[in-house]
Amino acid sequence: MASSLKPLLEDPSLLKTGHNANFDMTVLEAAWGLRVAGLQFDTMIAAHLLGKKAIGLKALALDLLGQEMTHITALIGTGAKQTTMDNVPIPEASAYACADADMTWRLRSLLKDGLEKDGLWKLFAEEELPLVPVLVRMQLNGVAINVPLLRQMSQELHQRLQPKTGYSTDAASLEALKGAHPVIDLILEYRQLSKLKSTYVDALPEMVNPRTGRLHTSYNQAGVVTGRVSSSEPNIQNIPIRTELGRQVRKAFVPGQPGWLLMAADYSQVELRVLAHISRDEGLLAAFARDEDIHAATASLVYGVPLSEVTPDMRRIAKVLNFGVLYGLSPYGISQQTDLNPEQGAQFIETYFAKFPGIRQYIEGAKEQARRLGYVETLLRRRRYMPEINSSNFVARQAAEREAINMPIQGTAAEIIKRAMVRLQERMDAIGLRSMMTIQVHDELIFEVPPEELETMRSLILEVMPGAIQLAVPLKVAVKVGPSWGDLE
DNA sequence: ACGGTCACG
DNA sequence: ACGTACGTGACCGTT
Repeated sequence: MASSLKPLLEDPSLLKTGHNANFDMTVLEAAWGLRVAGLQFDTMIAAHLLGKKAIGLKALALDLLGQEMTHITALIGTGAKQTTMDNVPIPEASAYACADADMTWRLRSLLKDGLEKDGLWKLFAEEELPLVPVLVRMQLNGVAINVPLLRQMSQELHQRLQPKTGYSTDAASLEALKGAHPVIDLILEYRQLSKLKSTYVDALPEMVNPRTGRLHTSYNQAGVVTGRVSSSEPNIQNIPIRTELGRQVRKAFVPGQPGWLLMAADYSQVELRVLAHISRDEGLLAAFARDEDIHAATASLVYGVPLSEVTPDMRRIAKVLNFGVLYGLSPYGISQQTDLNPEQGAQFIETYFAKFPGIRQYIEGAKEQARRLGYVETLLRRRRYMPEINSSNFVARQAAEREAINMPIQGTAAEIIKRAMVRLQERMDAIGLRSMMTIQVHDELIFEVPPEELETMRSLILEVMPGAIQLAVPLKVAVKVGPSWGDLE
């Protein structure tokens, strides 16, 4: 069967339509070495771009075609006695599979019209679809981990986690121990250690594929409302880094072959640069044009002191304000992140807006657009619908306002790295490099690189990533190299 | 199945 | 007076 399908599926002139083609392409290549070419439409990605909430095939068929489809559980059962598709009699399996193909094809024309009507066709065809085979390739590449190192860490953590306090950490225990000040830190430490142990140190080695000896994540291109890609099983985008123990976990992510190295490329302050572009705020534009430390530059303006006189405390507050802006800042939010009270937070916000008037205008504009059109959009016109923006419930309304402020920024940053990924993989293929793109973490890409390709990859990255999308400020990219993800310079 | 918690950008 | 920063996914204990 595979051999008769192979020439058809691998022929790029025979155009393919799929529903979550990423999954089928990944399975076909992993199981049969079959590399699907000519992907022309994906109904799951299309439905997601159109803002559909339920984007499964069955849900879409019902929603858009009024067709009730047989659910897979009708064939394979549920719970403990669930079986697998290969045990289903051919006539049943055949009818089920044909229904999937039929509905996908019927949805295609409907969704295509929808994309064209909303001005999303270009984004779909030129940005999202070309990313599919890139993500498939990254999933198949996988990442190598140092299993013995994680096993050793697990044993050490097991020792450290032996009940040194003698108390459990559930809510009742905390209540009973309230006031016993010194124990609080121990509880927090316990929680941190057990979190890292269960979620990473113990879980990751269990997920290594025995056939490849590597860890294969899944990237979801149709899950995040802002347009980001997410990662699951394992989530490769939340590997620890912020504590020393976290960095230890990162050191277990290594190249898969002796002599190879990991190369990491990250966009520096990409969301604030996007904000500078969208808002055209003069202060922000100028700071990035001069390539200044953006938080220090912000502190200098907000506190009215020269850059040279900005103290670490001033910079820390400015950093909170800058991040706050990206999230739709509130006096309470500022107070939670600093030792300021909400009144002082409000004062700082006022000063901030006075110094960055373009940012206030952007925020007001985003809320206004959401109210007027019912959606906001990114640079490449991806939409997020905001039904709650006119809610009479002000908590819901304010939440929608913060989402309206954040989405164009986060979403545009996602578009930048997605385009960079497609162009990088194209160039790597054209040159015939052995280097592999393996991990994406929102503003960062990780590559596995043989020593003789280090300089080629470095220049390729520094050419493609900063030039992915032209903004009113430069895009800055930092490249690091090292023997593990936790040990890069 | 769900909320609390906590890991990341 | 309300309940509060944006976007995710995994684990755990409780239901």
